[in-house]
Parts: sequence; C-alpha cells; structure tokens
Amino acid sequence: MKRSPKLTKQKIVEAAVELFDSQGFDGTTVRQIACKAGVNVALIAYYFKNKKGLLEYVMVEYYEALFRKLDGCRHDTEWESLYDLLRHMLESLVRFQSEFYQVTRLIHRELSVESMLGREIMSTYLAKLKHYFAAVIEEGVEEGEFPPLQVEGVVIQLMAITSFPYTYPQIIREVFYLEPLDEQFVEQMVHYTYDFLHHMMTPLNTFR
Amino acid sequence: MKRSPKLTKQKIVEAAVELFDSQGFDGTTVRQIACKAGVNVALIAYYFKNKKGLLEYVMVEYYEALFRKLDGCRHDTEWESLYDLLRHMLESLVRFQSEFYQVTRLIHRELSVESMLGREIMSTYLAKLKHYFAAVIEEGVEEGEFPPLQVEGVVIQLMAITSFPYTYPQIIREVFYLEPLDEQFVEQMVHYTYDFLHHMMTPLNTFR
DNA sequence: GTCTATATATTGATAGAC
DNA sequence: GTCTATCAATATATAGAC
Repeated sequence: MKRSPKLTKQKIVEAAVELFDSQGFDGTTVRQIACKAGVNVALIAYYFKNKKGLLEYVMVEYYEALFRKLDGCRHDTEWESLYDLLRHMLESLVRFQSEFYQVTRLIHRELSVESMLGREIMSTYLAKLKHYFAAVIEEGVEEGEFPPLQVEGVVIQLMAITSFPYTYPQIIREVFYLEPLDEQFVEQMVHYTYDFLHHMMTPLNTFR
Repeated sequence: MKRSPKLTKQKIVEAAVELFDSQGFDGTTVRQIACKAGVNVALIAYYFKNKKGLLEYVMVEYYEALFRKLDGCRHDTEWESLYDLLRHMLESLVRFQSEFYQVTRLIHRELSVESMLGREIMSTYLAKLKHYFAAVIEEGVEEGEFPPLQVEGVVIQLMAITSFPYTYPQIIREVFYLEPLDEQFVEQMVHYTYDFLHHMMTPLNTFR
C-alpha cells in the first residue's frame, strides 16, 4: 500500500517531535517513532538519512518559522516606536514558543548537551535571535528613545524569562499549579515581559 | 587490589556528574562512567544498584546541600529586613548553582524529560525551593515591608533569571561571549537579580 | 570490595525484494 | 516509496570467582 510521501514524512516528524519532547533524543528509538507514526522503520532513513537528521530537520524548521514570524513584526505590523516594536517581537516570541511548545522544549534540552549539532544551532539561530533583539535595543539607546543600558544583559534576561515556562512546563504545572499553554497564562507571560521591559526603560533604576 | 570504598564511590560520582552533564543521562553508558572513574563497571551496581540510582544519588545530594545552605541564610547570617534576607538567599542560590554548575545543568535537563524521578524531584525539592522564597515574600507583603505583589509570578521569574546561565552556559559562552563561571559574571548575575527584586519592590510599577 | 565473564535485550542502520 | 529481514554494535545488569 502506497501512501502520499508528504503525509508519511509529516507523520514521522509529528511522532518524533512528540517522543523527543517527552523522552529526549537519546531516550527515543527510531522504532518508537516509526511505530507512533504508523510507518515502517526504514522510512526514517529514507527521508532523513538517520535519527540525527530527523532532529536537525525539526530544529531548522522551527527556527526558520520563528524568524519568518519575527521578520513579520518588522515589516508587516505598524509600530510607532522602537519600544512598541520590541514589545511586538517579544509577544511574538512568547506566542511562538507556546504554540510549538514541544519543539521549544526539545530544542532547549538538546541545546544543553555538548554536541556538534547544538553548537551549530547556537552559532546560527541563537546568535541571530540575540541580534534581532539587541539591534532594536541598541537603536533605541542611540536614538535616545531608551536610556543607556547594558544591552547584552537585558537580552539574556529577556531570553531567560520568555523561555523558562516553555522549557520547564512541568515545573509550572506541578510546582505552581498553572497551565503554561492556557491563553490566560500566555497573556500573563506577555505581561511579565512587558513589565520587565518597562522597568528596564525606566531611567531611575540602578540597572547597569 | 583493594581500594577505600569511600574513594571509589566518590570517583564514580565525579565521573558520572561530568558525563551526565556533558552528554546527558541517556547519552552516557555505565562503561564510560566506570572507565572515566578508573573503576570496574560492576561497582556501579554495587554502590548505586543501577544507573538510575546513581543519578538519583547525585540529585538528592545536590538539593540536600542547597537547602543546608539556604537554611544557613535564615539562621546563621544577620539580616535586618526581609528584603535583606531575600537578597542573601538569592545570592546563595546563584553562587551554589555556579559552584555546582555541572549538577545544576544535568538536573535541569533531566527534569525536562517526562519521568518518575523527575516528578519526584519536582514535588519534593522544587516545591520546597519555591516555598522558601514565596514564604519570605509573602511575609514581607503581610508585614507591609513589601508592596502587594503576585508572589508566584515573582518566584517564577526569579527562578528563570537565576537558573538560565547555569542551565545554558554554552549560550552565555558562544552567543554572548561571556564566561558564566567567572566571579565577575556571578557578581553581575547577583546584581541583575537584586535589580529585578528592587524593581518588584518599587510600588509605582504596574506589575500585578 | 573488586573482579571476569556472560546473559539478554535493544540499538541504529542497511541491503535488497516489491 | 514501502517493505522484510538482518547485521553488527552496544546496552545494562548480574552471577559467581577471588
């Protein structure tokens, strides 16, 4: 029985995302993926060369989609200040991470193990992500819209705040009894981020 | 050739920490651990029952030490306000995570995979950690030292900010070109955390 | 406490029929 | 594109000598 190639490939990706997310990359076998996807094991090698190739495909797809969305903030939406743009971008980031929460978690986890692939992802996509936000902040500082602030420090903390609930959703669930995927929580998260930003932009602070 | 049991056990733990940290739990074999520790493979089962038991031992040891240190903030050091105590506790947390950076990273990573052990660690130690900080903040709010604020939200963000550099040290290194284990960086981190706290305590903010 | 030797299972990947 | 069958490597865990 032949199947549409597009469908088979997609089913493998979906199964892999689910299993990599819940069990980790090394904790997942190609057989489990094939079984969950309802396809033959050999098809993983056919479409993705090997298990690592499948992981790489998922990671690249995720970041390409993220940057398409962030580019949309720059060009599509109307923003009347850099502060406004920054808020748009941060909200987009939070919502993207929430929407693709499984890939978000699995990427961050695999990023934390020492590997070639992790290093490549960091040097390309994470460096780009940092630059997207740092550039806007730097521009705001230069134009006098923002007070002088340590750009890198702000970006690190923005990354920390926005990623935490989606890399450790179980902590949010089992320690704080909140549901990180609820729209209510997402709005709360966006609010937190806005507040943090607002504080950073308040000149009277001692933040250096 | 007989060896001191204390030494052998410790050598296994040290090797395991290093390998679990860099390669992940599932990515590490008991043979690698035994080899790195310079002991026989069978001794892992002798001392820790199995690989999972070794991981559990490392995690429990880490959190027990952390809480001993945090308890020290409450009782040993002199603090003249709850704000002061909170700062002491946060600095202790940051420095502890920096000192045992390998275990910090491996625990956070393994916490992000769906497992019985992870759930147990969360429901005991992370819940306790949350309570340690939440209790001080709540006390401060009740006594009027702090303005009214959403305690849980503050704790989530404190956890996010303080843990990020030690769960993703490679991001700090390869994207921001900073060394997360330098005393200079640690001081910067403590400073960030203090600043965040200071902002939260400033009543004029819109943080709810 | 420490070792060797081994049982048992499972892994990722592929060759080749269809 | 999809399948079966299988290879070769590696995994954890343990039994039993020392």
